[in-house]
Amino acid sequence: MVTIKDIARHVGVSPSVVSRALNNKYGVKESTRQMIVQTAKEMGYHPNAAARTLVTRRTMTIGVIMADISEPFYSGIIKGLEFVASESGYTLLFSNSYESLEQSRVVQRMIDAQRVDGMIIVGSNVKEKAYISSLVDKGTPFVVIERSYRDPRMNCIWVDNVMGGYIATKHLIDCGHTRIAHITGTLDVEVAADRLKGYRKALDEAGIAFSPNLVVQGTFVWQTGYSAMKTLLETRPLCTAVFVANDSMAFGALQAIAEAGLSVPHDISVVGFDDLQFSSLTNPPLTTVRQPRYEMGRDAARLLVSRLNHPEQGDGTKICHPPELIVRKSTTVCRDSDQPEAIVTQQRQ
Amino acid sequence: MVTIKDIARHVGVSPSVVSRALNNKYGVKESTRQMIVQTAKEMGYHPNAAARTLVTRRTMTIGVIMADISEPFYSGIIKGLEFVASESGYTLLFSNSYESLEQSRVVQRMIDAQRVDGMIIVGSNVKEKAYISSLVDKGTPFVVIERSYRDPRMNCIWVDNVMGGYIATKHLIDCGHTRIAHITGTLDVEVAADRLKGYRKALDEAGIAFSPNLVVQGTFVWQTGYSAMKTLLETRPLCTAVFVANDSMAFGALQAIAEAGLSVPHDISVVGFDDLQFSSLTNPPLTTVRQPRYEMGRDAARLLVSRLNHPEQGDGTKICHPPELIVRKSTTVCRDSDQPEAIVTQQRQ
DNA sequence: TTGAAAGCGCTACCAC
DNA sequence: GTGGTAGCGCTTTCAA
Repeated sequence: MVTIKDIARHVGVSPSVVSRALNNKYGVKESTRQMIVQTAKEMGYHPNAAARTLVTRRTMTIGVIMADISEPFYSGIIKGLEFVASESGYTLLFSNSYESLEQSRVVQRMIDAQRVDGMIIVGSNVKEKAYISSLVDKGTPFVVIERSYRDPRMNCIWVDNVMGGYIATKHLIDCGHTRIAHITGTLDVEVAADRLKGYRKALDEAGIAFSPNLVVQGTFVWQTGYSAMKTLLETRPLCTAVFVANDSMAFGALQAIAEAGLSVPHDISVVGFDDLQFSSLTNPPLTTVRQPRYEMGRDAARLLVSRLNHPEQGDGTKICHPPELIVRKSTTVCRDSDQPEAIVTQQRQ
Repeated sequence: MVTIKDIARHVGVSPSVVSRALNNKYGVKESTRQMIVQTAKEMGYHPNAAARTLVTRRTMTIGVIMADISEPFYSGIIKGLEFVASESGYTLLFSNSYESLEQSRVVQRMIDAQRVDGMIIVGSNVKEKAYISSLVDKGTPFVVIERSYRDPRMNCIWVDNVMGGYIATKHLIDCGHTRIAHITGTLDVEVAADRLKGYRKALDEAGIAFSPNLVVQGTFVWQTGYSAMKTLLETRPLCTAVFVANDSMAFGALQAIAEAGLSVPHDISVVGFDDLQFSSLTNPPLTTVRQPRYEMGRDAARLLVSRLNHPEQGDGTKICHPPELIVRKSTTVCRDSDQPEAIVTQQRQ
């Protein structure tokens, strides 16, 4: 292994000069710098990360925790994070949290062992709020994506979920629907609660009465979307449209509707939330609310990097991104919003 | 930050004793060990990873490169890797390769800077074979998943793709199909070539003539499955079944068939390959060939860890896993394998 | 069983 | 501009 000493000896200078030359610091004659850089290259020198970290106290690594890195939902966020990381010389250290317990263990180790300079936390559970608070207390620099904590010491980046729920529902209302159901996510998660709020807001504005039996709770996973839709299909009067709190559940809803022999969008319109890669491939392609995930990832990384490079700037940055409605083929105008008998017609087969 | 020295001072021993005590090495009186462990805990001591790495020359980190970590295909592999890593005290450092160029840069940095003890490479492109060879030359311990290199210095774990292609095709033949098309992957990738081999082998065995116009090349992505299927739908005589080299393309094929007004499986049976999470959710649920991905990830990590802990055991381990046919609803018996006129009927609408 | 000291590779300080 | 040197926190001889 080639070290800084080897180069120093080879060039005939001291190790300190080599260090400065290689790190582009002031105080090295241009000619010697070139000599050193050249020799380093020839000898195949590569700085040892551990040694450097030990003295600089910086790892140039950012820890990233999310529930499950292979969730397609995170794909865009990851790409945004990577873009900034590679741009600014940071390495990303990913860690799945799955259940909060695991999360604390793995992440804690990274922080405690000083393997990361800061953290990016994506969509934590409510339960982990205490954990996040402990990060604040320790002084670990971090950014939370998908949560909007009021705490002025936390940096948060999220999408306006109330607005998202609102535009999804508004779209259905604009299509003439009035019996609009909603399959929610886990309601003790802020995201789900906010989307429900948006749903209600749109209903209120349109003067449509909120009916509790048109709202069924799911847990953000396919299976619950499927079963929630089954429940809704048994509810009378039958809804003509449904806003589902995320695309995974919407896929399940689509399946349930198909199995009931009904057609989307003609019998029931469906709007999802997230715009997963697969959402344009369903049958029919899903109308949904897109979150600017790439941008969120990118901003989160930028915010953290900037915070890392300028600790004096402090924390408390809050960035709220607007969601965007993506209209595809799973929604259409309500054929018969005011003709009760039509409901019977819908149950063909 | 609490260091080993702080503990030493606190307990009244030397740093070396503390180190040995904390690392469970011989030569420390049990009572002092307990004292030390206890104090370390109380003081909130956590070993500094960089310092330790600097002297031990081990990072306890495994680098993992794959084309795109957010590809659902890798999900199972990642979980297998994680299981073993957490079991054996290793941290996983993920890195997307996307295009081979990026791969070399990021990974190279990890190795050069000695940030990882070894590497796990998932499904590299053919182009990167030279790169992998360079790893061998450098003496970097590594395991390749999804490739079966003959090189006796390489550890490889893969699934028997020839068999996979074979059982997929055989299943269709057993259903009575004889006009079986095949949408391939990128053919200069071993995986794709092998699946094609398996397809031909099954055909040969059944005495079905291979017809080149029933084979269309794709590149493993949705879009190419869609367009390849479009091509096949224009081919006469029309196929009654198609084996698609991976599920993503199969999703595209399903879409193309639906758009043509044909039904799966009644008009055309479809078999995929991979068994993605979404494959059971398509309409109809996709019959496919499953790879034991969790097991492959698990074995890869075990192999590498064992190699890291026992360098003397050497390299060259080859593990080939068998694939498994998962029969769902996208395949069925061929209604009319020998009635040409049926083909016309199929083109309703 | 314990302690002193060297040293991993690097940066940073201070003197020249 | 350059070099000597201390030291980051830890493990690991080697001697006591």
